[in-house]
Amino acid sequence: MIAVLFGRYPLSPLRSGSVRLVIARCEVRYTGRLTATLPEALRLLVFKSDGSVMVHADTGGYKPENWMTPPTAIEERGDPLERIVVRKLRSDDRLDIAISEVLSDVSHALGDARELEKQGVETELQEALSEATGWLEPGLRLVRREWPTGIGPVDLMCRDSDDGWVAVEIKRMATIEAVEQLSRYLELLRETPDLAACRGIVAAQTVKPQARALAVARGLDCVEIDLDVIRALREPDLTLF
Amino acid sequence: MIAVLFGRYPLSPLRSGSVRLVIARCEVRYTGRLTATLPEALRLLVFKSDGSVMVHADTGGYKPENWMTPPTAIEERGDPLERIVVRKLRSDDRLDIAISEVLSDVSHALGDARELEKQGVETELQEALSEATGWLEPGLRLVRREWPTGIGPVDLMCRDSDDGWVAVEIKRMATIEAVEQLSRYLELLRETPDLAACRGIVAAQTVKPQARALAVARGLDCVEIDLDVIRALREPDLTLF
DNA sequence: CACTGAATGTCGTAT
DNA sequence: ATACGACGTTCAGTG
Repeated sequence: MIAVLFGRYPLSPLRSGSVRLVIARCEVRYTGRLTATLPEALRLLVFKSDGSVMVHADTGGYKPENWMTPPTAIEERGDPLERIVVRKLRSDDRLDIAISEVLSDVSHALGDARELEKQGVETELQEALSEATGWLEPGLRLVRREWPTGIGPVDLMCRDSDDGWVAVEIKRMATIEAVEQLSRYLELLRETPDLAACRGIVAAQTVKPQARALAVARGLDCVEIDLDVIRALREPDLTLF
Repeated sequence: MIAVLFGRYPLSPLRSGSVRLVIARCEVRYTGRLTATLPEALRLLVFKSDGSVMVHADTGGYKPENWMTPPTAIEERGDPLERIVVRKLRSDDRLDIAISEVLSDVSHALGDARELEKQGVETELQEALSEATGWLEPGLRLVRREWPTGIGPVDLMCRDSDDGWVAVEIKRMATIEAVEQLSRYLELLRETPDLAACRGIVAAQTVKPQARALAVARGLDCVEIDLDVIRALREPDLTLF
């Protein structure tokens, strides 16, 4: 492999732990899974040390107008900067940045950042419901969380007041996909004689209308759950009123 | 409404058409659909004039570690900067940025950027195919695009050379999910007597092997399409050779 | 405003 | 590598 050495920088222009911010008048073209062209304008270019490249306008929120995720190889040409080509390794994707004017070009060392900690809602929903299955249906009791099947675990496996089996799929928001997922599980579960009559319940904070329609067509029940109410059920010392 | 005026800036700190880039040692906390906390570290903060806020590390690619999409209200406190609170309007989402050190704080006017042009998205495939259904199968003719069903529209509804109905699902890349989607449509369509024998075709630029296998097992056809070839069909003055 | 489906989705994980 | 599910998905289009 021959090192790529155009312009001022070698293949990886950034030392570990830094970002490079370029304000430049440029035209950008992405070719790969599709072709996306940005006409010439002043834009913000962000180069991260992991090889990420982002092209941002001053609007458009969250999403870059164009970008490339790692791993990448970055070539630069010209001094002053005229052109940057970002290639995605092991792929034909590429980002061509034609630069006509550089207003600013600075790098900042950032160092290593410890990791982001997330406390999700979905897990909490499952934990809460597993201790309050009666809220889904009177008399429903938990047999096991994460009941294994050949194609993935059922969130909750329960038995109803008549001892009939009930599989529960939990989502924050239930879409058609949630109904499909539960349908697949049931299809498999019902091959087991004991579970031939297993019912299904989709439990979610919100159930999309089309998901509900499909669930009904498939003979599945839908239950909308209120996390606050369930939390209250779990903590009897906290009353709702 | 009382204007929010902490620190140096009023509610919307940026004039139209600019970005503000801050390199700062900070701790960030998002609360909303979940709670996500970033421990103190040097980070890049990007404020766009549309109200977007992004918190980036030097790694992690494409995605900000934390962010807020418009519409937002931004409060700043302290000089030097100590704290930034970003609130999402009409929502309880908020981003708290506690700043211990500012290494850089610059704004750049970017002006208005003309829009991004994309080629090769699914819509384009659908447009092209709708005028060249014969390419999918000899004699196939379009009856209607976006044929409505209770669970969403069928991309193309056609009739074949024997006047039999054919539902077509179009994807850029067909995965198992595309096959599932078409299966759902057919399940519903076939409840209508006239459509009881409706066939299905998955049309995509690329069809994943497992998607093809599932399609075959379900009695659906798969066709890989070449957008360039179809374009050529639509524009007879352009020949392929 | 709510709902739906596409996306260069991205990102992690299990197979 | 591929498939699959989750994501603070985001985003655009439509009723």
